[in-house]
Amino acid sequence: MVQKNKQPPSAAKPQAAKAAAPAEPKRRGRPRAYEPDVALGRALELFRRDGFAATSLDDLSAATGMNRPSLYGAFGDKRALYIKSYQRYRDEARAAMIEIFRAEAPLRDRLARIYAIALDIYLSGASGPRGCFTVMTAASEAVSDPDIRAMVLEGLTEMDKAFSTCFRLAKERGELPEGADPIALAQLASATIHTIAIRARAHVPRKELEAIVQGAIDVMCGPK
Amino acid sequence: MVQKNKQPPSAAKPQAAKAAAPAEPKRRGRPRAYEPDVALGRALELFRRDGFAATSLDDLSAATGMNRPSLYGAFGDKRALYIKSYQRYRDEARAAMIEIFRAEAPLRDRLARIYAIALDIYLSGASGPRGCFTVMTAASEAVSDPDIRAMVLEGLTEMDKAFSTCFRLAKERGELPEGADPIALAQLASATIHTIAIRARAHVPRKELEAIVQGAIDVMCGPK
DNA sequence: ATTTTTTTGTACCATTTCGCATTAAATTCC
DNA sequence: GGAATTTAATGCGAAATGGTACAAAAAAAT
Repeated sequence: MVQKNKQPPSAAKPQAAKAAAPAEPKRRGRPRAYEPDVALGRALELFRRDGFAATSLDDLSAATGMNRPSLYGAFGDKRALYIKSYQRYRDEARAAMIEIFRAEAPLRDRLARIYAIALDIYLSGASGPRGCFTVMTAASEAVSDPDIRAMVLEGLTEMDKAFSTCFRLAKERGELPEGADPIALAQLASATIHTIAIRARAHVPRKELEAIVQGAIDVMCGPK
Repeated sequence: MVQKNKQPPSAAKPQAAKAAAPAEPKRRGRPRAYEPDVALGRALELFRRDGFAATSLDDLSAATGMNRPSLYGAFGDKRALYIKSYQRYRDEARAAMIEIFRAEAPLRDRLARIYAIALDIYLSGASGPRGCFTVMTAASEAVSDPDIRAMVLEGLTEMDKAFSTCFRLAKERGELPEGADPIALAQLASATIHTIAIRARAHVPRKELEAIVQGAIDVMCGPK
């Protein structure tokens, strides 16, 4: 029961922790046989593919290389692990997009790049396209679980807001006509994200998804 | 173990069957204690709320008033029942919308009515909003189950097509500018359906969803 | 070397889950 | 009324599931 494929020791230090936690402060007992961050990544993969209910602790145990008690000790029960996975997913997604949202570039370019990244996220995955965690599994749990619901809502409005400032800026720069409504446009932009997430899950090929994105951009930005 | 709340005998004859199956042809053995159609409706409700994996046969048995062997005999195993439920959902959704898609009315009106119905479908439900079966649970199963995937794909393209002819007609009638692309617009219209399905599931109140719909209509149809 | 501390790994428990075998009931046909 | 037929109801059983107790293991501290 050991974590296979542990990352090469030098690479990808999970720069999450408190910035300056230099080396290990010499922990006391038996050393961990797993890297919490890679384990969480594996759990995320599973939850994302199969959803909460269809992912068993045995599956998680096998995927993370941790046995159940360790899993439990490190992350809490199944629901806690699910929530942590979702948090991780959102952090990663945000990290992948935030720079482009901030970048100084023409509206069309920025949108195109955002959607390209979204497609990368949704379509990759060893066992078929993975879709979007928020759309595919979290939204399902959201009906009955208030905590997850809050996270989903937060994620949705975060995306709306990012798009909204994007359009507002473009309008100020004269890239959009006077009558354009940044908020309505932002919600359409989010809707486009959602629709490609769903379609990706149904194995719609990337080419078609790109066509949808292009069409949406054209409508939102007006004629070239 | 009897089906409670059986529909009032006169009402709601499930006009599904082969058109002219008049009265019962006097079946031979012990009569059924359940109405297959209402049972399927109950199963649909459950699957829709909890998804495939989180819905147990015991839940289904309790909700339908059929015990497990009867359930099994009538619909086959859990997966078969799920698929039949999904089929039923799509039939109902199609039935609710098809007339409006066909109706002769200004584009804006037709869109508004379509979305109003969609909101009704997504927001109703005793235990919270129910969302869309396709988006919330079928799309999840679609990754790994080819049959369900085929149904999801069919549902998606069906909706795209309906919207597409809608926009094409409107364009021919001069309700849309020359440059309008009916297909791109249709995909945005579908995307709007998808986004409200997701947001409904996260308990976004109807007012907000209506605002999103209105904004989308305005962008798609151009300035009034 | 011994103790202390932390983690691992095995094994277990109670519950749930799916599916089916079997018996009892209700109805039609003869 | 009795045979045949169809369904209901009970309940079994094997497997899976979420969670945990407990002893062995591996490291630092003394």
